[in-house]
Amino acid sequence: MGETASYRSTMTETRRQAILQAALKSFSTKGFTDTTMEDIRQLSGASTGSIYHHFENKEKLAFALFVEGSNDLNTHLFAAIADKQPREAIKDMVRTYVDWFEQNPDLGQYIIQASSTEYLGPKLQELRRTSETWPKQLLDWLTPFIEDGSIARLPTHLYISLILGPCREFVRRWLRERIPAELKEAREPLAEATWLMLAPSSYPAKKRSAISAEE
Amino acid sequence: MGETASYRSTMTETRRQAILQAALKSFSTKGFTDTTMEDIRQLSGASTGSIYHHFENKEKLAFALFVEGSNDLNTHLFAAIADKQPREAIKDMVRTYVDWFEQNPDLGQYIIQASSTEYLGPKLQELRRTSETWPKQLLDWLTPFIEDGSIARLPTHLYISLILGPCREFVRRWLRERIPAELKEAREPLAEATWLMLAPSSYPAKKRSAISAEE
Amino acid sequence: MGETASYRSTMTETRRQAILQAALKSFSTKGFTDTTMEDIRQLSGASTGSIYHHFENKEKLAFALFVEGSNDLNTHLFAAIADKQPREAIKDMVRTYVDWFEQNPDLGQYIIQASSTEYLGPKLQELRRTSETWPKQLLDWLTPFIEDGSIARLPTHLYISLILGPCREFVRRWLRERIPAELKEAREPLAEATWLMLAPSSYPAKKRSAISAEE
Amino acid sequence: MGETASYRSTMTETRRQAILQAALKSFSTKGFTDTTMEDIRQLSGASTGSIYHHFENKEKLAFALFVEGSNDLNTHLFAAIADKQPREAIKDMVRTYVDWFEQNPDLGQYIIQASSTEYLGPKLQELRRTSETWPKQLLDWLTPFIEDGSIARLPTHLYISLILGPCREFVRRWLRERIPAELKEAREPLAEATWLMLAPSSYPAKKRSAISAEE
DNA sequence: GATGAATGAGCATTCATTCAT
DNA sequence: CATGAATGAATGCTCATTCAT
Repeated sequence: MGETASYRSTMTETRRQAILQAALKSFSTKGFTDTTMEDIRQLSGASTGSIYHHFENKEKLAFALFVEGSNDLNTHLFAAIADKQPREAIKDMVRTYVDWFEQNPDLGQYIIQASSTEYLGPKLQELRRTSETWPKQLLDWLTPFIEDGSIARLPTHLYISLILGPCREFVRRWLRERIPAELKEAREPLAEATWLMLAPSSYPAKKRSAISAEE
Repeated sequence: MGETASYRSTMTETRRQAILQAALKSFSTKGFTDTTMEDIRQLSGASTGSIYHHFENKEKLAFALFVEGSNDLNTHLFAAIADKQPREAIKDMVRTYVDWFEQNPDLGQYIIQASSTEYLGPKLQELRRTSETWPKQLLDWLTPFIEDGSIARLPTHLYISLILGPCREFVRRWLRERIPAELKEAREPLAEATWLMLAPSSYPAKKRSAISAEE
Repeated sequence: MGETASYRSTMTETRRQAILQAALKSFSTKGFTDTTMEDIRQLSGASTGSIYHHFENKEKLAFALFVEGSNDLNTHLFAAIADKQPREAIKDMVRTYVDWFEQNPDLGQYIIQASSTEYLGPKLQELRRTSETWPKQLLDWLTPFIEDGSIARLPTHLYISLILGPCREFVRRWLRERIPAELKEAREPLAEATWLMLAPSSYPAKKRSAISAEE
Repeated sequence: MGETASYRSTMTETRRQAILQAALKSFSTKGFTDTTMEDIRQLSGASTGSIYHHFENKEKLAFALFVEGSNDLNTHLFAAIADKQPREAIKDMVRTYVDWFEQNPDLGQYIIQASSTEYLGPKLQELRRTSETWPKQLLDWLTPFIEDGSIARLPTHLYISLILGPCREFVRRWLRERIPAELKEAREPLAEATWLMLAPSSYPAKKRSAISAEE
């Protein structure tokens, strides 16, 4: 029980990482509520006391993971659109989204789950809201392009659903089996298809600003 | 045990329904694990024993709700595409999806949550798999149209993500605030946008290989 | 659920018997505390209400069985010693004991269990005490023979243990497997051996009245 | 988990012992099923969690007691017959049996109860079977003496009932009141009487077939 | 920093019993 | 007499968290 205590200095950071890894593994599989500190204790090899030494409580631990994860994802996504024209920006965002989940499947699964779950405990809830400033940031990025007609004009609250809906859904399904080939195969078509929904050229240019189509 | 469900006294059926309603309310809000039988007891007005008289255990109760919900949704979705040409079929499916959630917000929220959660307990997990024969059914419906070129040819496992991704994402977000106007406003553009991803005309007509193009 | 209601008059008695049988089966197998009214309901085919119509409560039901059983056994045992000389009386008592359990294995198992268990609930406890007037009766029967020297003089509270100990122990073990042959084979030697402990001739006749043997 | 049972802090061992003592007290009085963890909690002064920290569950706790108890008893009994001639061996076994119960009345009562109860839960049941290798060991000890005629030849499955039946029955009764004097008084006569059933001299010397005689 | 014993509120579930129909 | 829905106290057990060593 416990390591053989030699490489001290790194030890601490090691422990902390081991705990985070263990927590992530379990959270992504069983979800926050169904993960017990005992699960984490066993997976990490740390003692109960040690876990609480590094993290105030279970929620803070989940919090740390969520912050780390969504910040990293968001950073990647924004980097993908920076200084690009809409078409390539959107397509790169989708590609990046998919790639990020391919490289961080556990963290990704955890984040997706955490953001789907309605009840996260006050702290996490608040954080989700925080981390969702990014929808706003995305809209800010979109606006000029909508104005100048290089992105179709649609109901405001629809953009995020259109941009992220397909890849979120795809990734969610992919995470179940995690077969690399399926992801490679889908990446480009997914980027292409997503852009189609935003491309102004997809919509008849006339008066009908795409809002209330015939029907 | 002999639930021929016809000569069941009204009181009984009433109780049972009250319990189901209460469970739904709580499950959709707090999720399965964080809902206690005590929550359900108080919301339903039934006694502990009565709940267990009607439902073997908490999981079976959740199960019953999930079955009822997803079957109903699936039925509606398939009715929406029956005997229609692709364009209207897909658009109607999206409209129906949105409408169903508008009319069944709690049930909808519960179902979305339940199908996102990786850990559902063996029973629910199995059911989710069962209820997901419907992806296959949807593919069966799509196939002839893909063959005759009236729906774009894309990687197989992408269709569901494209068709359901945007509306799922939209609905998930909508359920947070449930502002009717936002839903009305988004319904048509959403249907239209979704179709764009599947319409053959969206893709360069060339060798009909919009699949793995550098575009 | 339930019978087809035709042969009414007997019906009632039938039900009652079915309940008793079911209770016996379960009590003898799982013991009083671990038998639930639900067990009895299922084994008997009666409804909950019906069981309570016939028996005030679980304890009364167990009570009824215990009374019936131990009275019957005691009656047989006393009939076996009536008007006989000690040697044949004791041996016949042992034979009768064994025979009775052969013919009433479930009831026998239940009684043995009930009388071994320290905690029976106040009612049953009291009953056990009642039914144990019979040790006293047995002693009354023994006394004259001890006086006239046809049964060895031993500490009073030892007689019952000597007479019933071997056959009780044997029967207890036999009930586990219930192999008829083993019982047939053991019957006579058991009777014989038991008598040896009581026969005055077994003990050196002198002053040492067997009470404090050398040692 | 790693119970090397040597470098265990005294406090801990104290707690553990307190729990075992409390459990024993209650099990021997009310039986396994009717003892609640709350009973044990109050008697031991431990918290709920502490009990479960030391014992996986109620059954394991009962198990631990049963193992400890029957092993100790068996050890004493075998020590009593080692290297002795039949007559003194058997008599010493009986004396030891009685003595052990005098010194361990609670543990003894619990063991007697546990081994009489037909339903013990799978684990205990299995253990009872294990701990009953000892009947076999006893028979192994007996065999040579039966062969050389220093113990009477009787049906095999009868020996244990004859040797243990009287003292078991006596002890069972004695445990109800626990009056020391009665035990002292009975000890020797009991040992003597038991030997009578096994002594070859008790049986007509004829063809050495005391087995199925009309006597 | 690490360990693991201890805590106790909280939870799902059981079960004898009641009672309206 | 029979039925089975309803009741609610009781119970075994879980689990996040604390704290002495």
